[in-house]
Amino acid sequence: MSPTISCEPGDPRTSRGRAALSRFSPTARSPADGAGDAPQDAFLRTTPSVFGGGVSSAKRPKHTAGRERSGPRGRRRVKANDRERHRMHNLNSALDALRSILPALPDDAKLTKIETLRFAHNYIWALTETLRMADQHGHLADYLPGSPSSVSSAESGYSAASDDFDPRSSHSSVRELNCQIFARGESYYLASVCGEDYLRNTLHY
DNA sequence: TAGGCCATCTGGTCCT
DNA sequence: AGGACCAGATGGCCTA
Repeated sequence: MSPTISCEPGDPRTSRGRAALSRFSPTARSPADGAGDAPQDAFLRTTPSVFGGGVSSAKRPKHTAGRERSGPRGRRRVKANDRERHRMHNLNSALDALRSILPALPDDAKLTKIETLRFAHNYIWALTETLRMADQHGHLADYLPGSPSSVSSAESGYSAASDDFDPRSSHSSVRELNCQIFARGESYYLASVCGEDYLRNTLHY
């Protein structure tokens, strides 16, 4: 498993990608911070409904205006449109949920759909690599920041009292380990373990 | 103003 | 038959 998904150098959105890289500056952020910080503006702009309902005229596709909707076929189409809209809203909700747990600065612009998927892919890979490295050395504490200098405990929620936890002792499952990693501030932890260059090479999209 | 992103509609296909 | 899923088309909004 490796982060094979990334922007090509010729990606027309390179400038945006560069800007996105700044998201990984070592700044603590609670997983919940991203939730709701970027309202589904487009969703809120329009009201899901069938034609003749709440869809604003500005958003209503002109190429379908005046299409017959009264017959059985039309009613079926309207129903199918409604289901499709609902399906896409569910998909967007899932994407928002994914965005909310990815490390990013609270004031960052909302990740696009493709950015979210690419970032999530690379982020999972980075976390997996982190666990693998920790596992190789048999002690996760070796991979924790040597000193809290790079991360203040106030910022990260990093507690000196819990610094010496052993993932193999009381809570050794991968899930527990991940919880510990998240508790210590995702990007902080990864940056301190892998270095900024590592982060840039693995997490960017 | 061009290009990127997005929501929506639509018809086709597959599945239950 | 009806629902889920998909991809293409279209048009609005936003930004460089």
